Amino acid sequence: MRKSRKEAAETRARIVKIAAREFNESGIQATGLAEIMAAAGLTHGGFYKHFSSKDQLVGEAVEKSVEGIKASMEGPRANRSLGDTVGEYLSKRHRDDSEEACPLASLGSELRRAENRTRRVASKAVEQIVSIIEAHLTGLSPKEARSFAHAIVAAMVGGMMLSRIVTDRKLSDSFLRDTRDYVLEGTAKRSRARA
Amino acid sequence: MRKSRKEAAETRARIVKIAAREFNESGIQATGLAEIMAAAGLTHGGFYKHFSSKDQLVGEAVEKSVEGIKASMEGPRANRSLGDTVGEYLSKRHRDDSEEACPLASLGSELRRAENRTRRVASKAVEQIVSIIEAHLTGLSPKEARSFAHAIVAAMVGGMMLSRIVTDRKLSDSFLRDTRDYVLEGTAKRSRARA
DNA sequence: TGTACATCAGTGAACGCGCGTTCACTGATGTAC
DNA sequence: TGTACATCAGTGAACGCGCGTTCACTGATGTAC
Repeated sequence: MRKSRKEAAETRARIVKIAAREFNESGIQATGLAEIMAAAGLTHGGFYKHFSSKDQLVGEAVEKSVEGIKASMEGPRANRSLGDTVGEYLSKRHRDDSEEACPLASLGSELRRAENRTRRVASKAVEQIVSIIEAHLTGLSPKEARSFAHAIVAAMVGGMMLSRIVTDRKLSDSFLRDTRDYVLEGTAKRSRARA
Repeated sequence: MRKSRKEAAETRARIVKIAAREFNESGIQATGLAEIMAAAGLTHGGFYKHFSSKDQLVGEAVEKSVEGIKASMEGPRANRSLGDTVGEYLSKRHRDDSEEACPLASLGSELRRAENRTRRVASKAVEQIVSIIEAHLTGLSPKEARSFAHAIVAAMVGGMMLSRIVTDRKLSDSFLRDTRDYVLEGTAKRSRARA
C-alpha cells in the first residue's frame, strides 16, 4: 500500500486544502478528522502518518486559508486600489464561498480559544491582513496608517461576520455594502483632509 | 428533594446566567452541560427539568448576554453620547470580562452555524445593537443612519474580536483604541459635512 | 387546620454516540549491495 | 541492472473519553377535601 514520496506529499497537501475548506465551512470543533480524511478519499487511520495532531492540521489549514484570502485581496493586477481590496474582502463571493475564505471571519471566536500553535498562526494572520491594508494608506504618517488600518480591518472582519450571522438576505447584503462604503468614504475624507 | 416554585425559578435563572458567562468564556460547543450545572451547584441530571435541550439554553443565554451588553452600552445616564456607547463596547473591561459580554463578538462564528432557535436570537441581537447605534446618528436621513450604523457595528464587533485574537497585549489595546477613534472621527466628519 | 395524595426539582447511574488517537497489519516503494 | 531487505503510506478495528440525553428514584412541596 505504500505510496511514492511525491504521491504522499500530494496527499498531505490535499488534506490541508480540504481541511481549510471544511473548517471555514463548519468550524474547527464541529469538523472531525474522519470527515476530512473521507473527503480526501482516505480512511481516518492514516491521518497520523502526515500530522502529529488535529491542532497541527488546524494551524496549517488556517495558514493556507490566510494565503488564499491574501492572494484574492491583492488580486491579479499589480496596482490594486484600496477599493478593490476591501471590495474583494467584503464581496458576496467571499461570504458564500468557504473554499477561499478568511479564517478570522470564519473561525474568529474559535481561534481566540485555540491551542498555542494555532493562536500564533491566527495572530500572525491579523498582522498580515493589517499590513495589506496599511500599504494602501499613502499620505499618512506610518503611525496613523497603522492605526487606521487596524480600524479598517476590524470593520472588514466584523462586516463579514455579521453578514453571515443575520438570516435576512437583504440585511446580509447591506452589511457588506455599507461596511465597504463606510471604509472607502472614510478613507477619501481622511486623504482629502491631509492632501 | 422537591424545591418550592420560587426556588425552582431562581435556579433556572441562575443556570441561564452561569451558562451565558461560560459560553462567552469558552464557546458553546466547548462548554458542557455538566460543567454549567456544576457551576450552578447542581448535578447534570436535573438539567432537563428546566430546559428541553442544550440549544434552548444556548438561545436563552445568548438573549441574556444581549440584554447585558445593551444595558452597559446604554449606561446609567439618560443622555449617553455615541462616544460613551462605542467606548463602553470597545473597552478593556468588555474585552476581559465574560460575565457581561456581547455574544456577537464572543461567539460570532459559532452563532452563524447554530440551530434555528439560536440563529433567530442572534439575528435579532444584531438588529438590536444596530438600533442602539442608529439612535445616536441624528442629522442623517433614516436610510443613511441605518447604513452608517451597520458599518459602525461591524467595526465594533470586529474590533472586539480581533483584540481578543491577537496575543500581543499592546496590539490588542490598539485595536480597541483605533477602532473607537475611527468610528468617532468618522461620525464627526460625517456630521460636519451634513451640518 | 389537618390529612392523604399527587407533583416534580434534583440525584446519580446509565445509554448510545462520535470524537481524537493508537495499533497491528499490508504491500508497494525506497535503499543497500 | 538485479536482488534482498527496510521503510512507511494507507487500512480498518479498537481504545478511552466526554458529550447530550434518559431514567428510576427520593422526598419536600403543592393541592384537594
